[in-house]
Formats: sequence, C-alpha cells, structure tokens
Amino acid sequence: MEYKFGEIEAKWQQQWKADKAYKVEMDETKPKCYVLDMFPYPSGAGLHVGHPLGYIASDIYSRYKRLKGFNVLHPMGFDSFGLPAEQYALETGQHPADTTDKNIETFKAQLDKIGFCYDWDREVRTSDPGYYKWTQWIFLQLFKSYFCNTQQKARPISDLIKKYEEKGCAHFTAEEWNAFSEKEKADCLMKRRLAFVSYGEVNWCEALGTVLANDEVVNGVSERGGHPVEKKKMRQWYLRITAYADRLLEGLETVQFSESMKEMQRNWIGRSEGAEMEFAVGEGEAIKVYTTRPDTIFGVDFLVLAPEHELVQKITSAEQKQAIEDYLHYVKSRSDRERMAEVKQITGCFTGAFALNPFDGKKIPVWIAEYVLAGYGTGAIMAVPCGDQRDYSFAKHFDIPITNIIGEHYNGEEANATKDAILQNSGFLNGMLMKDAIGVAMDKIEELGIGKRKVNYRMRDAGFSRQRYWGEPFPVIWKEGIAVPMDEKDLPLELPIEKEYGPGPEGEGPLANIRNWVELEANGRRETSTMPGYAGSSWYFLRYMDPKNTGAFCDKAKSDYWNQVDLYIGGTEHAVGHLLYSRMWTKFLYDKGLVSFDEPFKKLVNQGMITGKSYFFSVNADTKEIGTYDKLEEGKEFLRYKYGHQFVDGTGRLKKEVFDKNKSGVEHIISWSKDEAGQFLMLKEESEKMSKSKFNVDNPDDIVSKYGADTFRMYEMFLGPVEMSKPWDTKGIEGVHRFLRKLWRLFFDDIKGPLWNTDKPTPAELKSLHKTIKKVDGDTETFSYNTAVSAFMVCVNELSEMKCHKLEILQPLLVLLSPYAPHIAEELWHATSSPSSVLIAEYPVANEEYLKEANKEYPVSINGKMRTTITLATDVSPADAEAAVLANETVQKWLEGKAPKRVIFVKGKMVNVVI
RNA sequence: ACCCGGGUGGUGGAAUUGGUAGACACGAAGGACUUAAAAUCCUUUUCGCAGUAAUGCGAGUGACGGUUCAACUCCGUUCCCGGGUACCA
Repeated sequence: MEYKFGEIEAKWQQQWKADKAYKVEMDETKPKCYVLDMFPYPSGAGLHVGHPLGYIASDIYSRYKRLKGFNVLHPMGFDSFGLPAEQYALETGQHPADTTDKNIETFKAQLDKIGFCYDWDREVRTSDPGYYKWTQWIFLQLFKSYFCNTQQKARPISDLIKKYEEKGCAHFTAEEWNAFSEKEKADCLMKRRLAFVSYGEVNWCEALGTVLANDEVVNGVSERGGHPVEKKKMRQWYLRITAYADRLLEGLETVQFSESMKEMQRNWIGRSEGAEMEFAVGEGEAIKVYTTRPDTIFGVDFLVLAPEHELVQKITSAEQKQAIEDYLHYVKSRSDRERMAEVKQITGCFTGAFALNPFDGKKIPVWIAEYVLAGYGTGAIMAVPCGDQRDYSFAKHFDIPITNIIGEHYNGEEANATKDAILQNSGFLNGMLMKDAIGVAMDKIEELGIGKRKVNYRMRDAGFSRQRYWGEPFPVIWKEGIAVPMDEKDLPLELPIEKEYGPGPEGEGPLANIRNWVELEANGRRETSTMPGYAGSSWYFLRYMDPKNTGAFCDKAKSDYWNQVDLYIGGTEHAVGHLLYSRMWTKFLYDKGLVSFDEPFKKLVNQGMITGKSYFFSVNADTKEIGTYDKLEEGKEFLRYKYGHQFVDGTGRLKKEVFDKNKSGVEHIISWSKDEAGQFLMLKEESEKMSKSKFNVDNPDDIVSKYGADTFRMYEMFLGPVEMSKPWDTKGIEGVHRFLRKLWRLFFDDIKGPLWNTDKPTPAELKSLHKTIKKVDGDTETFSYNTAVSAFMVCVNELSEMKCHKLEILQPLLVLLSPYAPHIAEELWHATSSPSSVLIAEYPVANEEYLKEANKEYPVSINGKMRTTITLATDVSPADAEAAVLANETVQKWLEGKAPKRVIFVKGKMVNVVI
C-alpha cells in the first residue's frame, strides 16, 4: 500500500466535517484554551502560501492543547467590511455583499483543504447584520459613556449630567447648566463622551469629489489619478482612546507580547512627563509652553510659536507685521509633502515681541517657525539652544545669542542633550545635577503658580468615521444639530442595499445619496458616514464565544469561561492599529462590567511574512547584451527588468513561458538571446511581499494537490521560526514529503501490506521514542515548530534503521505527530487501532527512565584540549557539586591516582579537567 | 537621527541559554538496485594544509578587543542588514 495523501486527506476532512469533530462547547470540567488567528480580510485574490503560516501554527497549538486535555476554542471568521470590496464593486458594478460572499466561499474552501480544526459553527463575519448589530450597540455604549478622570474608568454619561445639574463644574455652575439650551447641553456633553463628534481634517480630493483614506494618498496626490489632495475640516466621529492612554501603557506589563511590539505601542502612545508654564508677554498675555526639561529654564534664549498659534496676531509688533504676514503666507503655500521633504531647512520669523522668563525676568524674543507643531503640547516651546539640536540650529541660523548652562558639556558647535551636567548660569539651580534639577524646577514652578506638571501624549483620538459605503452605519440621528442615539431595540440599523455607492455631495459618504433612507420624518437626518474597518475587528474575539446570541454581544457566563485569548497569532502590521483599538474596547467593556478581564490577548505571537522572490536583470539597449542587474548602476543605457520567481527556473534562466505571458519587454529579449530556451542571466534576487501583480505568488492549492496538506503544513513550519520572515522557496519541500512517506513505510509495505506488530520494544527504541516525545512536547509548547519537525525526522530515521514496526513505539509517535500532520496520523491511527474512528488519545509523556540512558557517558576535556569519555557508574542527577566530586574520583582513577587540579562538571553534559 | 530585532557552511536554519559549533533539510558529488526511468538505500559535503588510507594539524559563528578552565552565547568598540518612528519640545 502506498501513501495516497490525496485520498486520505479528502476522506478525513469529510469525516471530521460529518462528525463535527471540532465542535466545541463550554465545559466547566476541563481547563479552557483560546487559540485565535487574526481573521482575514476576504480579498478577491484568495489565499497565497503566506497566509496559512500563522494559521498552521495556531492549528498545531490547538490540536496539541486538545490532546493535552484542554477544551480548545479555535474559531475562524472574516473581517468582511472594508475599502477594497467597495472599490472592486465600483469598478465591476457588483454589490460588495455579493463579491464578499463569493470571496469568503473561496477562502473557506482553501482553508478546509489544509485541514484546520476550526469550529465553523462559530464563524463570524463583520458585515453580517447579526454581527454589526452589536458593533453598533457597543458604539452606543461608548457614546453614552464618559471617562471619569478620578476613577480612571468609563462611567455612564447620566452620572455626569447629574453632577452638572447638582454641582456644575469648573467651567459653569449648576444654575448655568440648568439654564443651558438643549443644544448647549449636548455640545457640552459631546466634549466628554467616549465616542464623540468633532471637527477634524480629512483628505479631500476636489477632482474626485471624495474623501480619501490615508493610504489612498501617496505623496500628496490621490493614488488613483494623481489629483491634488488638500486638508479639509469636516465633522467627524472620534473615539476618545487618549483617555485610556495610561491604562493601555500599564496593561502592556501584564501581557506577553514581543518586546518590539510593546515598544511600538509605547512609542505610538508617546507618553512624556513635563511641565506647562507661562511666559508673560505684552500686556496681560501669556504664552504657555510645554517642556520635559524644566531644569533648562535658565538656558531659554527664545520662544517659538507654531505659525497657527492663536497669539501670533496679537503679539506681533508693528515693525514685524509685514514680515510675519509674509512668513505665514509662505507656510500656507507649503504642502505637507514639501514640509516633510525639507525637514532640514530652517525657516522662521521674529514677531517683534518679547516674553519674560518667569524666574529671572530676562527678556526673551518670541519667534514663529514651522518646526513647532500646533497639534502637540501647547503649540509653543521654550528654546534652549545649548541643549536641543533644533533650537541650536535655529539660533545659529538667525544669530540669536546662546546661553550656556552646562559648562564644558557644551562645545559651542552642537547642542548636548545630556542630563548629567552640573548646571551653571541657572539661578537657584546652580550647582545641581540636571537629572535632580528637573524635579526641583517643577516643584518651584508649581509653588510660584506659573505652571504645573503635565503629562502629554503623542497619540491622538482615533478618527471613527469614513465617508464610505461598505461599513457599519452609525445608529445616530441628527435633530437640530444634536446627535440622538437610536433606540437599542431598533438595532441593527441595516446598511441599505443600493446599486449606486459613489461619493455623496459635499464630501459626505455614499449613504447621503439614498434620500429615503437618510431623511426621516420629524426633521431627523441619519448620520451618513460609516464606521472604519477596525470597528468590527475590535471585539470579534468576544463574539466567537457566543456567536449566535441575539440578546447580547456575548453572554457574560461564556466570556467568563473562555476569558482571555491565550494565544493570538497575526502579523506585525496591526501593532498599533487593531491591537490598540481592541485593547481599548476590552478595557471599556470591562469598565462597564460586561466582561471580567481588561486585556484581550494574553500572549501574542507575530508570524513573519512569507515573501516571494523577484529577479532583476538589465539589458543594454545598444549592444543588446543581457547583463547583471548591477550594470544598471554603471551605465544608464541598461534597461531594467524584473520578474517574479514564477518566470525563472532554478538556475536563474528565464522560463520559456515568460516570453508568451509578458510580451511588452520580453519580446525583444528573446530575439537577442543566443539560446532559444532563454539566455542564461546573472540575476539579482530580492524578496518582496507577495502580490499578484509581481508574479511571485504561489497558491497553496497547487502545493496541496501535488504533495498533500500534511506535507504543506509541515513544510511551512520547517522553513524556520514562525516569527521570522522568510522567502518562499519550494526547494526543500521534497525532504518533508519524503519524511512522511518514510513514516508511512514503517506501517505499510507497498507490496506486502501491513508491517506493524505488537512485539516488545528494545531499550534503544524506547529511548528514541521518549527523546522525541520530550523534544516535540517542549518545542510545541514554545512554538519552536521547525525544530520539532526535525525531531520527528530524526526519530523516523532511527526507527527505520532499527526496522522497528512496533505499535508500542509507533502509536505514541502518531499522537505526537497528529497536530502537525493530522490526516496521515488519523489514517494510520485508524488502521492500527480499532474500533475508534477518530484519533482520541492521551498525549504521551516522556519517561525519564528511558532518557537516562543518554546521560551515562560524559565527554571529558583535559586542559581544555584532549578529549575522551568517562562513564559515571550511576544515574547522577547532576546537581553540579556532587556530580563534580563523583567525576573527580572517576577521573583520578582514570589518571591512575594523579589528582587533577580542578574538575568542572557542567550540567550533566561534560567534564573539564585541569591537570 | 532615534528605538527595537538580527549577522552562523553553497542554501533554509540548529545549538539544552556559558559546555564536543554546524542538528534537521535542501543543493552538490560519488555509489548500489534497475534494460531504463521513477522510487528507495548507502557514502562524502565548514574551510585550509598534509596523507594511498583510517586520520592528523590549523583556522572558523560580520570585525577588533575583554571576562572565563571554557564564549555563537556575557561585556566594550565598530561595521553591515531588517523592522518601527520621526521636527513630539
């Protein structure tokens, strides 16, 4: 009997489906394990070989945990709202709902062929009304909540209203509040809601008459058509994620994310501690600056305002009026693109005004410059040229005298941002170490009442509306300028199915075109924008726990049981988007008492990208010579060509089909080639992200039909650590396939049939098995799947060599293997053990007795050089000291009585003797 | 510029976290079986030198130094590659 993987895999996939073998329910008697993949966006291109990498890894872990006795939740779903579907729909005239459904079917069929153990009964789709009903519901809860700064948590907005009615607040009294109009009250509350409306800048493209997403804008022009894009203020929805900034930072300490991932999130949040303080200027005006280095206060030689700063007009002197006008005009004329490209260029303008240093009353000139951003801090800075390079360059450029407060640490040629200098020229801070002076200066500032400590964040509130069609509609109705939430009983507010979904008038979303949907009786008008892609993905991991619930987003008892995601696998590209948003939503739901954990993901593993290979070469236009890619640099007459790996064979030769497929560039190449099959080329090879347009995509279906799903799964794991990015290369796949066939031949002979027997195993065989159990068990737990695969190979090689066909050895091996190669393991298990139809077994445990065999012999090195081995009589469990004594005696005997100077016994591994 | 990763054979990658560097696989070379092919099996494969040979000697984990009986692993300096952020005060 040969290994017919095609038949075997189809058979078992069908069986699993029919048996609902991977259906999972809550079970209080078992420990739970929640293993999750970042759900895919179902694009029209289908899966490529890069996608399944993370899915295979999580599938292995799920199957492994299941065998270990855990109740494993391992679901899959689709992030099915989003821009590409809408664009595709606009192009082809199909409805996004239809194309999305079609794409999902393709995805599911492809996934099933790889043999994943998903419980498809728990599938979720973010574009399904039964799902987005709850996205809308959570949005309403956010809308109806505010962030209480004293309790550091979300509370109902009704609490805030009550407080306003009874006590008022810093800005108004209770009487004033009660006298406010409805509109005034609503505007006031809007400033505290966790989901709120504000005016924000969007990318507006006049030519296309639409608002563009950030990634649709490339270098300041629209990605399609290259039309100019400008900033336009529009009414937008936001989530007040900044309120959760500190908790998002603290939470990172409690989760197992990679250091780089945590660092990215910390940088994104960008917390900095400093002080805000005021510099008096003119009559009764004051400039408020933000600084993290109040210790340098005596080194302030000028202040700089952002050009947009509100005080600019007020404080500008008559003489400087014209210069400032000119400068403001210049700033306005500069596009974002120019500003970004010319960061190094120093520009600015003196306002003619002087501010007073609050400590020594020194007169400080006030400038404006575009290097100061209006959006961060107070939009104004105090400039300390000896300590900050940008301030230094500015001072040099405009000839502003520089005060040195750090003595020899400042060399007069560049700024020095040290905190380790002793302060000079610094009034009451003189002689103090800068590090220590920071706190002292802050205390003084607060004591004198000229400022206060302030924490700043780089992170902005998250824009939550999109002027798009294919997303969740907002359950909000506008009545006389007031946003009125819909009644929760009327959810979901379904997305109207329409044929036209071009942009609406005046930058509104496509929904604005659907008049009978938008315009309501009782002079209400629906919100016409839709929610962004991350709305649905911010909470989907909760829905899997209770996907069909129509009365709640997730039953509390269920979320209590399944709790946090134990293992979350996905790409790094979501480091600051999806992961921050879903962490915030979880914290919010936790505040509301709707879930009992406030971090969604306990452990995160980032799978690397599988890249495709592209090959570069160049052709000389004059000599028709095909040369190396590098020649491009030597002479411009070389034209550059690039092909995906599909067009290049193993030797770097262009395949014949290139000439058929890509006529444009290649037609003449073939006429220049000396060799009909394709000239031999020296190519430069490069790895790039897989994409259809680069012809470097491999489809998993092809691999599966050629080698089988088990080979595919094991091969992707064998390529290297899951976290690592690596180029896709089918070269090594034969090796893995050979391994599986070899395993098969331990059970079946092609001609003679079954080979297995029930003989008692030898110690050597047991040792081989238990060594493998130990290795594979450890590696699977720690996601070192590549070395686990190697361990399997070693074991099967050893067993083949020993001609071991004993079930007592082989069956535990099958159990061990089943997470990696479930089909073949299932088939062989079924063949050798009746009558159970599916593999249900306990995960084998390594027996240390058998493993001790391995530790009996110790290599010995003498003076770090010569080597031999000694055998320690008994099974020393090497607490190093006692083993060293034992080794010492043994070595003495072996050296015929001569005592070694020193014997070092290392972890049961090796003996090093110094004579 | 700054912050994270990472540099190991022809290639992908191992190395129990300080203990015989190069597991496992690919590729390559040679051989067995076969009319032949496929499949399978065996041998060699870090580099250099010596030898008919078994083998021996020397070098070797980007580079240079240090700690240690012992360093891919720890420390310092430096170079290169990948990722993230960027006038954030």
